Amino acid sequence: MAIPRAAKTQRRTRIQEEKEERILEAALDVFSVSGFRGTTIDQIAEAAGMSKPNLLYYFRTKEAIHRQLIDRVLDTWLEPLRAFNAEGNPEAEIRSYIRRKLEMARDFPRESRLFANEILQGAPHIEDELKGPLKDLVDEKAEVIRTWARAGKIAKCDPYHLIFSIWSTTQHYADFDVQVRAVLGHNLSGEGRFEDAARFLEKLFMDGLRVTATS
Amino acid sequence: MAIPRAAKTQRRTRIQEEKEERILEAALDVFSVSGFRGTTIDQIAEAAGMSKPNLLYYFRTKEAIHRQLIDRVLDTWLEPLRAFNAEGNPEAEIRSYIRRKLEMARDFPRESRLFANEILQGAPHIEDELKGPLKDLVDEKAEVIRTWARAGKIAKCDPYHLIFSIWSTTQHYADFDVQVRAVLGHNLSGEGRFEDAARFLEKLFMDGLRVTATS
DNA sequence: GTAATGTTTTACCAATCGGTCAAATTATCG
DNA sequence: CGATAATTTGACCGATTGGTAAAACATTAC
Repeated sequence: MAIPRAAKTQRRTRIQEEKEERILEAALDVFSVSGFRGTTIDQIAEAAGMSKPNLLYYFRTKEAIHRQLIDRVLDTWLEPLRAFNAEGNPEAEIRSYIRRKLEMARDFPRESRLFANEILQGAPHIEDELKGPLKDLVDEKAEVIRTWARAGKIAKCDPYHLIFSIWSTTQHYADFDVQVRAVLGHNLSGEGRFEDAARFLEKLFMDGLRVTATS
Repeated sequence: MAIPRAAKTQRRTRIQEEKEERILEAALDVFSVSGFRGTTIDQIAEAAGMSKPNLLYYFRTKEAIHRQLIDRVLDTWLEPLRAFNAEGNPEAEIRSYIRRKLEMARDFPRESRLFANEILQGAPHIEDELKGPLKDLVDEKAEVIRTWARAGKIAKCDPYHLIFSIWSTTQHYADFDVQVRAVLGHNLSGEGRFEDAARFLEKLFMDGLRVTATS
């Protein structure tokens, strides 16, 4: 008799690792579009090319799949902010943060939408992570920004709202992609939208942060 | 026998108007959190304080409720952009647009989230509206902004990405409210978040659009 | 080989889904 | 008042939901 669901100490089989990856990949497709409640196990199973009971052999519940996805995304999602370096050049750090966040929106739109869906629905699965690790990290980096401002290296501004506005403007190109495409149309301007966005956002934030005579 | 579902020429009864409003109100609560697929008729019915068959007496299908909500939101949502006046003072117009969008995020967060949910899911119900009326309106206002820039009244910038960034930064405070609250904590800074955001965003965009010697 | 384990399938379950129906109830109008 | 139309309810439908049981099948270890 099989000890069900990979309960053994080691994840031995190659097949197990492979199938789990395929399930997560398929689940990301579906969850990122339909949200948790709107997604069915059958949809995921079909997208992963296996039967529902077979899928449930690897993940006991829908929640289990979702949680693992969310955990992964939360981790990689904050990497750019973690890389934010207090010792570096302020303008360069912020500019590179914007660029990296925009690249993530371009390269991992499903992950961005999964996260957006979760927040939109009131973050029922990750409230603790938001109030804990996320808040702590933002608090830390906000203090860095405030220090830079006090030292006169960048203009004075609310560091929290600065971070919020970088998050929102960059993630917009992943989460609201359909709308962006619809508005830009499929003419030339739509294709290079990430390059255009990068140019625009870097200018916007750099102008806003540059120390001016009036500030 | 009743001619079902308000098929008569006139919406006569007060009770009808009243119940329909109560249903839409309840539906907005649920749809804005769970999205279309994630919402059940029973949830809406319970939130509206009536039985499911009773609710279905006023709206034949779940789609019908959703569509009416979406239509309403789409209309009111674009009002601030429509109010954008080509003859007005550029800086004042943009500043007031930001303020009004932020006020809408504060006063109508459910409407914002309903819209966000729809876009996140690929805008299956409103693709045409996005490519038609929305695109036309944005095209028109983008041209206004471009004219201002050419006349040297504001700095040169991509008007589409300017609009996107105003949309995203303001709506962020409605759509990602849970995250914003979690990060700010429930200390003083969290309560005045809309005022703080207004200050920050106005400064950000105004600095970025002011004509400088270097541009 | 064979025995033990790991994987997949078939059949199934109770609960919930969107929605219908006809009868019961209530409001409206003359 | 009575009649007619509007509203509400409870019982119900077939399809889909998340998930299970057990047996069939495949793989590995010895």
